[in-house]
Amino acid sequence: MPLDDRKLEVLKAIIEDYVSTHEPVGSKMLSQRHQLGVSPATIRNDMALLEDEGYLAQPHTSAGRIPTDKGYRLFVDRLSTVKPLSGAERRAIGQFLECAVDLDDVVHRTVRLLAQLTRQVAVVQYPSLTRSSVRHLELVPLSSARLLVVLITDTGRVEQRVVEFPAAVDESMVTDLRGVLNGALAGQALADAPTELHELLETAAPEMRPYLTTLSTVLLETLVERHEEKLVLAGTANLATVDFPGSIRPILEALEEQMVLLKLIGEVENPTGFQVRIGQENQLDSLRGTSVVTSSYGAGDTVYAGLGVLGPTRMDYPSTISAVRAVARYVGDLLARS
Amino acid sequence: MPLDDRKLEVLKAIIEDYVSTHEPVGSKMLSQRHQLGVSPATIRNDMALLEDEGYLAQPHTSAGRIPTDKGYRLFVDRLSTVKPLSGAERRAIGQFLECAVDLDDVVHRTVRLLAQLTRQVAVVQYPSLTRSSVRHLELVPLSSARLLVVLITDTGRVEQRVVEFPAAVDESMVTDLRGVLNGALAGQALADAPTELHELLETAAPEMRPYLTTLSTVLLETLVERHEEKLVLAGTANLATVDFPGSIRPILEALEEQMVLLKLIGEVENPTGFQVRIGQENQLDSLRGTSVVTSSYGAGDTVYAGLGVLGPTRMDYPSTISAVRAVARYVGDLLARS
DNA sequence: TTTGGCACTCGCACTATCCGAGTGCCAAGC
DNA sequence: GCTTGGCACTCGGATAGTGCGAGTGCCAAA
Repeated sequence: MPLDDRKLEVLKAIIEDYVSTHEPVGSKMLSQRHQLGVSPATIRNDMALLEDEGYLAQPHTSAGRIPTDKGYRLFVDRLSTVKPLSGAERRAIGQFLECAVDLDDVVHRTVRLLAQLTRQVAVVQYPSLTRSSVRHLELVPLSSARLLVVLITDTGRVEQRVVEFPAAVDESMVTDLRGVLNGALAGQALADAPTELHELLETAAPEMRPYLTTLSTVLLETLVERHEEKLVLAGTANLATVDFPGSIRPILEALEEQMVLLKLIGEVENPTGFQVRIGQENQLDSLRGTSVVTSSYGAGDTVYAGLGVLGPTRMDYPSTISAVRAVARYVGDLLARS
Repeated sequence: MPLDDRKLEVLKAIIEDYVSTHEPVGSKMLSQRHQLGVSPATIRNDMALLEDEGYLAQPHTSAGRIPTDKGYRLFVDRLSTVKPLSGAERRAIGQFLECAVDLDDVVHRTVRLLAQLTRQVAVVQYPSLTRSSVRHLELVPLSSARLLVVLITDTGRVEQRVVEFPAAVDESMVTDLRGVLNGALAGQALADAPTELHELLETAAPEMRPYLTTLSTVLLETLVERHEEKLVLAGTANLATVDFPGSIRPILEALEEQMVLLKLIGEVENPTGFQVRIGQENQLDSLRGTSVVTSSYGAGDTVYAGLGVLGPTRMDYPSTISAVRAVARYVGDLLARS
């Protein structure tokens, strides 16, 4: 049975009230605060029906209704209107991000900004290595048999690792290695690095082979696979707002797991570029009571990585979504320019 | 009036009981659980006196006593005996830290380890730049007028910044700049960098001057001053153990402030290398209900940086202190070897 | 100085009670 | 057939009263 317009209005009103008051909302309150044009009794009937359909729930008999995850989902998909940021907010975002001096700075500023705007926990992922390309690869001799490998990507990420060789490497060899490695990798996507390195190994001069083997192993294993993703967190204090369902411990624990966060942020396969996961929709048990709003960011068609916020299911979705999207757009543009 | 031995015993017993039960401890309980050789009545007299002296407090009449900050202070300074880690724990520390592959890894593993061992919030500071020395300075051309400056320290820290010049810089100039900069800085303490750079500026060939000026400004301002210190946090979920005094929000907020953490960790001026700050002894209001155990770490006489944990004032000081010290020693040794 | 005895205090847990917001249902009205 | 006012009912939360017991302070005797 399809819901008619008024019932949807009622659901919307209930969600808006509940989000702002954090208390179950009853029919009387509702008819007072919204111009629905019908009496409380009518609203009650609608509410009963919405409850039957699973959009609302009652904490206990004789209490008002609260939205269910399904209710929020409907709201987000069909009822909420985008709430554009105020001019002041837009300007604040711009100003705050403009003065970042390097990638670290950009990422840290972004995450703090997002936490502040949404008053929730914010996560920002560094531009993904797999989706970046190599700008330059530098070899710095640390001692006779040790090299520091520094990888610089087009998004400004700089990753480094120490490589130890069984024997000393002389200076001209280092220069040669630097040359061929950059020749093979510079400008290439990191995702193609394995193929490129493999080819390089086959075509390289024999005396370079052993070194190249070691180097490419390190490059592939550690830079690409292990350290691949990096992210930062901010606003955990916002979890401590008392009205959180249950203990915040499991949530804090989940947030300390790099992998969990990556999964959370990484799964933006939505063509619209942003995604909302509400309550039960989250895979992880400890996050079943929270909602996550994520977006990818990038320049043009290239996706650099993801960012998002996490909060109680009864968050202000319109504002949160527009904040997340606005920040994602800004930071994407910013990084594209550098 | 000096406290006699038995009164100190009583104080010690109270603290130990309170730390393990988290409940006010009364005279009867105390005489049952400890062999103090005197009756509850005697203990009561001692307790009354300890309260007069400010070492104990009563949450309310007819409740047991709990230690005050002053009581903990006395306990830490004079009553607690070092509780050495178990062999298993030592081995676990070693194994866990051994397999770190680079500085980032060491620091992250350390902070997680510390949080796990103490079940509290752990903070580890990266080896301080000001106390490190330059191993190598690399200049990587990004485009004709932009250079990436990469600074590598003896402790393995790698910091990078992009420098933009008003005009193109040709390759030989880059090589020259690299040469003179490394000549001046390599092996020098970063603390001496300002002087060295100043000298370099005066003696350098005139055509290099403008570039060197820009470069040294960037080096000094951003690498040394702004990004100077870096730290990581773990175990915030341990704050969510219900029995925390008041809300954990202000604590989480404080922990998000880089500066606060640096102050917390940086002030290890104690000759013994570790420091305990109990409750009110903390400068910051929001941390008045917590205790902080910090230690510096380093190799030999060189202090790299600090690390520590933060928890409720009623923490297990002996265990915490020995964990912090053990981890500090391990990580210092580990970094010295690399 | 220590100890047992004793009266006293007070927080906490438990129960009983009341209040009111909110519901569901029903019969009358548009 | 939907809407509405009326009405009885429900139940959680707040308030108040009560009893219990751990713990204290004081005192007089050992």
